[in-house]
Amino acid sequence: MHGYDGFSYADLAQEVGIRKASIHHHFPTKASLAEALLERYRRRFAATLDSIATRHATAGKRLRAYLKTYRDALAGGEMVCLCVAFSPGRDSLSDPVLDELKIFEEQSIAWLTEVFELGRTDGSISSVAAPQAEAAACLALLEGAQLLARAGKNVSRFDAAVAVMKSRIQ
Amino acid sequence: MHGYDGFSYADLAQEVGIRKASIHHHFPTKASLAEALLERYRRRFAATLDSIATRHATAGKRLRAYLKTYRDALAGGEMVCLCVAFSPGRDSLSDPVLDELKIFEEQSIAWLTEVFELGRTDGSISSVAAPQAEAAACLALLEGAQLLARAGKNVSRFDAAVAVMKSRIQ
DNA sequence: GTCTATAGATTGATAGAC
DNA sequence: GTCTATCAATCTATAGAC
Repeated sequence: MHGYDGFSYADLAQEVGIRKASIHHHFPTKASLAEALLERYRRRFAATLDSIATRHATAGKRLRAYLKTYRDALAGGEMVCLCVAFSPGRDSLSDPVLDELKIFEEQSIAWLTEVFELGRTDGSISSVAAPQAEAAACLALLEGAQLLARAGKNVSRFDAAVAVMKSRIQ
Repeated sequence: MHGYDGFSYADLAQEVGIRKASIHHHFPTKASLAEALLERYRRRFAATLDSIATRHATAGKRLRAYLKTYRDALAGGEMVCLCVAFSPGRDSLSDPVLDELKIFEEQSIAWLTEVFELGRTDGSISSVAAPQAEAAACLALLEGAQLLARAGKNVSRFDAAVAVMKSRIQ
C-alpha cells in the first residue's frame, strides 16, 4: 500500500480485474475515488468503534480492543490506517479528501476521550491525565507506531511502541 | 513536502534553479538522491542529539529540547520528519533508503532510551516505565503527532498530542 | 457498465554540445 | 557542471463502440 501519489488507476484496474476506463466510469477523478475510499473507511471504522463499546463494558477492555484493531490492520507491516497512508501526501489531496481525514481524526479522538473518561471512573486504566489530551496522544501513538512498523517491515516495532500504553490497562 | 512518490526531478529543478539533467549529473537515479538526502538528514539529526545532550544536564531538559526539535521542524504544519514523509511510500523505496530509515529510528530510540534511564535516576521525568519501551513510545508519539498536525494543517494538533508527555517533565 | 483507443501531460533517465 | 533535446514509460482523463 502506497500513499495517494503511490497508486494509479492502472494498479487498481489490475487488482480489481477490470480496465482503467471502467474505474473512471464509477469514479471520474482520482480525487473522487480517494474521497469515496476514505468515506467508506471512516464509516466502517465508526461501526467498529460502536461495536467495541457495545461488547466491552470497561474502559480497559475497550482500549485493549482499540489497540488490537490497529495492530491487526498492520497485517505483518503491510497495511496501515488510511490516515497514515494519506497524510504525508497531503499537498496532492483535494479539500473533500482533507475533510474526510479531519472527520476521521475527530471521530477517533472523541471516542477515545470517552474511553479515558470512563477509565478514570472505573479505574481500569492507570494514571489517566486529561482525557482529551490522553486521547490525542493515544491516536498519535498508534499512527506513529504503524509508521515505524511499516518502515522497518516489522510488526514488533508496533508492539514495542505500544507496550507502555498496554501496561497501563488493568 | 510530499513523500517519495510525491516529488520529481522537475519540482526539485525548479526549486534549486537548475535543469533536471544537472541534478541527474549529481544523483543519477532517484533512489541515490533519496539515499543521500536521508543520510544527510540522519547525520544532522545525530549532531542535534549530541548538542542537546551537551547543553542540557537533566533528562527532563533533554526531552523538552527533543520535543521542541520536532515541533519546530513542523514549521506551521508544512514540514515533517523525513522518516514520516518517506515511510508510507515504503514500497517505492530502494534497500539503501530503507536502511537509512532503519538507522535513523534506531539512533533515535537509543538516544531516547538513555534519556529515560537518566530520567529515572535524576527524577526529572515522572513515572518512567521500562526506558526502551518509553523510547519507542516517544518516537511513535512524535511521528504520529507530526502526521496529525500535517493532515489537519494545524500545529495545535501536535501540541495536543504531546501535552501529556510534556506534563511528565518536572 | 465494460471495453478499445487515444489524448496530453509528466515521469525518471540518457545523449551529446558547450 | 550545466545546458537543450529527446527517449520510453506512465500518469489521469476522455471519446465512443458494444
